[in-house]
Amino acid sequence: MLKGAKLYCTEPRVSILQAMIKADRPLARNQMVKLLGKNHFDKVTIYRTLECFLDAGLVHKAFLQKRAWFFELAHHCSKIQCHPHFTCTKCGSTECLIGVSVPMIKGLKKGIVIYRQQTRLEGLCQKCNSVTN
Amino acid sequence: MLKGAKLYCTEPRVSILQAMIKADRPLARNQMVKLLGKNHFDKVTIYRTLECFLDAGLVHKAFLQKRAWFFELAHHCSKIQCHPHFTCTKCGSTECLIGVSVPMIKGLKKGIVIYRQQTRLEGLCQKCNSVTN
DNA sequence: ACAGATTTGCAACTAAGTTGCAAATCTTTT
DNA sequence: AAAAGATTTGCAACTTAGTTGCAAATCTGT
Repeated sequence: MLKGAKLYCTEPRVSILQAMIKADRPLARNQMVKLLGKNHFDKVTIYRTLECFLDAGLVHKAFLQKRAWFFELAHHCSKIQCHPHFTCTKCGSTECLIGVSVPMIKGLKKGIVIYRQQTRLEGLCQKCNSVTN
Repeated sequence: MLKGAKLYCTEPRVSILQAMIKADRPLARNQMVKLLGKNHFDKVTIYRTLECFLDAGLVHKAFLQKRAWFFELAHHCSKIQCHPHFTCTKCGSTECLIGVSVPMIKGLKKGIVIYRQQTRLEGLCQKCNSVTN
């Protein structure tokens, strides 16, 4: 993958990419650090790695939560629309809603060009909802 | 308005509310500071004021941009869905798309309860698009 | 105008992310 | 396999949004 994107194939990049593939959900830097365990890289390295993945199109910025960006592999995303993301307001977990279709918005003023549409949902996840009380 | 929400009616609160009414678009703290001009309040005061407006339902957190929250009056929002917001990637301006309907997402797994749906658009605004080159 | 409740502003702090730069690591070439 | 040149890493220091504790100031109802 790294070679395909013409990127230097270094230890941090390999490990970070593996972690993201394994997790298969949006991750913020501090979550990656946890997943990487003893493979400890400087935060600057992680940010720069993610940025070069971004430039290479391997990765997307999925959303911002508590002022931290969550990154995810770009493989489920079209150019104009990523899948929607659902966050549970109780437990804080976030799910990717893959396979749920979201119609593009229509009826905008003329002259505007849309590059990207993004949908976010908030509510209670299955788990938290069943424990509701 | 403040009295209606049973809030202490203080100078910062009145000024901030006025600024938001006048602007009638989502504002981040530093934009409010500009609008307030010589009416200078501590940033802590502004954040706390906005939070109490939030609790009172006068205001919404519209979106996060460059890691700063933008707040707007809640009067155009329904409980479950705020109007969509459009941000121009060139000039950075953001518009509220009021009157554009966004269907609620369907086809979710059972057991999930949705509290809120949010749509964000990115692209070129009328101005920037016509100058495109 | 007073007493009690609430809010304000300051200082100090947290956390995410960025920048500059020398040292370390990769890749390509020999 | 080793050297040369290009790229990446890690450290220290910084920026920015937002938060916390607390004493002083401001509001409200009486």
